[in-house]
Amino acid sequence: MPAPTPVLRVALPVPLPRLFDYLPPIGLATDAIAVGQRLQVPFGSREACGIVIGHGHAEPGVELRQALALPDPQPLLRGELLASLQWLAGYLHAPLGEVLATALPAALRRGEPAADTTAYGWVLTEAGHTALPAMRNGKPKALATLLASVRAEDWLDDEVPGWRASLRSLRERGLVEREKAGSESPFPRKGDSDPAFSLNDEQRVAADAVRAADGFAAFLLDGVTGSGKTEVYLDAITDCLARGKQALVLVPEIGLTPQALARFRKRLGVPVHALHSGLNDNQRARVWLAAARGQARVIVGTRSAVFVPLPDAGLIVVDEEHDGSYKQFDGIRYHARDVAIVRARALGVPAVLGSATPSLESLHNAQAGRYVHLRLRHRAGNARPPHVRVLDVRKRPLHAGLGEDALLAIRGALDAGGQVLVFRNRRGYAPVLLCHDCGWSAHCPRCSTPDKPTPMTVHAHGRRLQCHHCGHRRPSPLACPDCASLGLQPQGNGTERIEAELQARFADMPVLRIDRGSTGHRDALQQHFDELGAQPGILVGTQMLAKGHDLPNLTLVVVVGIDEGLFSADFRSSEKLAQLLVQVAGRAGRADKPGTVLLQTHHPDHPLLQILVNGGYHAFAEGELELRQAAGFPPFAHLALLRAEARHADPPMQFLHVAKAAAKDFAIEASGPLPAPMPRRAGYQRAQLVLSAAQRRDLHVALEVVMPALYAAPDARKVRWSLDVDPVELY
DNA sequence: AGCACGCCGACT
DNA sequence: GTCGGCGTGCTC
Repeated sequence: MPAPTPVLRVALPVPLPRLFDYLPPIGLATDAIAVGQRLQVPFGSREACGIVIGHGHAEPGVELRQALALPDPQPLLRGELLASLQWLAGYLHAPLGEVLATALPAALRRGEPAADTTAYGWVLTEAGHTALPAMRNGKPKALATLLASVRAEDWLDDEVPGWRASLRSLRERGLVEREKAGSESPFPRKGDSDPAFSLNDEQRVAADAVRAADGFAAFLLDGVTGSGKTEVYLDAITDCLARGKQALVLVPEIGLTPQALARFRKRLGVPVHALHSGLNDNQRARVWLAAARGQARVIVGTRSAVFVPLPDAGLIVVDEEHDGSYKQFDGIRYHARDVAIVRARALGVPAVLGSATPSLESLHNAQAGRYVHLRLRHRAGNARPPHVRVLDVRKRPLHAGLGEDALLAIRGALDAGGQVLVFRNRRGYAPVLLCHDCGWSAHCPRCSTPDKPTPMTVHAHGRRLQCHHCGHRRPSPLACPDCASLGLQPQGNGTERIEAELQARFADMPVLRIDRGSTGHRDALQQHFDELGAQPGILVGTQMLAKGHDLPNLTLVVVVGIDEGLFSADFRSSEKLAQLLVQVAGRAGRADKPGTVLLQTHHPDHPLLQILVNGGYHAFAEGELELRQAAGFPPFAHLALLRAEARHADPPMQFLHVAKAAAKDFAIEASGPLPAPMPRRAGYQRAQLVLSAAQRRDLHVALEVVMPALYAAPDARKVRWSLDVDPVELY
């Protein structure tokens, strides 16, 4: 009997639920290669970069191929992170290789070498100290003065624009030298640290609770807008750094502003590594690697930052934990807040989830005693809560969706020198283009079906039509395609039209529109705010305005067009709307100016509005949790959503019937398959099957059997399909 | 997911 | 006569 051939088990970034065995690269033994190392391998007719998951012996009957190269001397994924990712792959019922690929920064995923991340700083030499007093005033002297004590390059990048140019002359004269930071303690931001801030009583109680945590504990930091949750985070991070540990802070996509980073840097006095969509692949990889090497001590990032390695972990913070941007909607559909909790538990460190409007999941966890519930009930400083009023616009004339009362209030606020925010959750000029003579309206050719028309939104002041579901665009017709009438009228109001109306009415005031479409990205958004400054003016916009960016002079918030949100079918739509309204309202009157919030509606008696206005978010949440329990929805049930789509309607339905049949012997309920709420999108026919169980365990036991059956189903290749565990939306 | 192989329409 | 459409099959 020949000895069995030792092989490496490798996870590859392909949507296949299995590992692949390889012989080690030439000249290496399998046991010279560790679990978690990247491995370059031939795969079909191409090359791929995988992760070694284990060692084994060749299975009879499979042709083995030899791995090509081992890019790193050490494992890239190890310890807790590797274990958490393996757990996540099981939880999501997703292929391990895809989960690992999602966790790695793109450059490393592609197999590019792991770059050096040593931090360098600059400092005056002895000659520099001698020469400094005699130097001419100017940029080089200013820089030399700063370099009397060592300054990290990343600090200089942030604080001294163009420092490299000034440095050149100093360097040529031998006045400065480069210094390497020890890997254990990168340069502190000398002279920058600002620890002298004080917490109020509520903040102190919360901060002390987090400081007292020994090992894993989850905290729900439930604090009204303006109550100073960030102060509590900063206290916890400061304590974490003092213990020599790393801190990870997750923020929503929109929350990672240069201001927020500057605040963290100033207060913590150590380099803060940011991970956000504005970085290129190499920059992202460098931050990830710096974290893996223990060089990055504080990492602040958006969703995908939840996957940074934390060899010296001490704390994980999730700011605005209710925010929808933590859930990934394609590929590996993970929820960063939930992954953060899992990692904190595995790492044995505290997790702090903060929000003014906590998700019902987190409130439920707090009520069940799984999270420690920390409340901040008061706004910090003198700030008073806004005054909220419901404006009944039934039978009232509307101007681009704004009632006379709202317009009067806007005029009043502007005359008093304040700023006004008009919030409308719909961009574009108008939601629909309608023929006044025959009733024809414009629908998307790629998304609509006869029984489910999908209107195209009017943009560019009526000149263009656009589908918000698939992005399809075309010019507006000049005449009705059905009756040739010229009486085509935009119906309803989007932010564009409201902006136009306000510009016409308040011609003396700046009117700025903020939405996807007017505002390219984060920097453009900030420019808009800078442009306005503290002068009176009007901001019109969508969700993008709901958070971030202090507007201290904002005294009036007007919310229009919420009525469709009041009657949406999705089980989470009430929660989303309530959070949105409370977040938007929180923008008003932040300093010591009291703010006013006007909610304009045709349904002033709607229970959601009544309970929000009279009882606040927590009263709403309590009622909503009861409804969820009665209806058997999360957090009282556990859901998985199986979606399928194809060019024709039949294959997705057939495929989902296979799934339903495979699930029938388990303690779970399968509803559907049904055509998806948007049954045709971008030319694809879509259907879905909802799986639910009262116990999470039952759902996973079933999926353990259903998923292999689906991968094996002959129809699987005919449809594009995906499983979403803990879906955020069903419709 | 890629990528190759494999059989049917409009063009250098 | 070929370039190229996407169906289907495989990847240690």
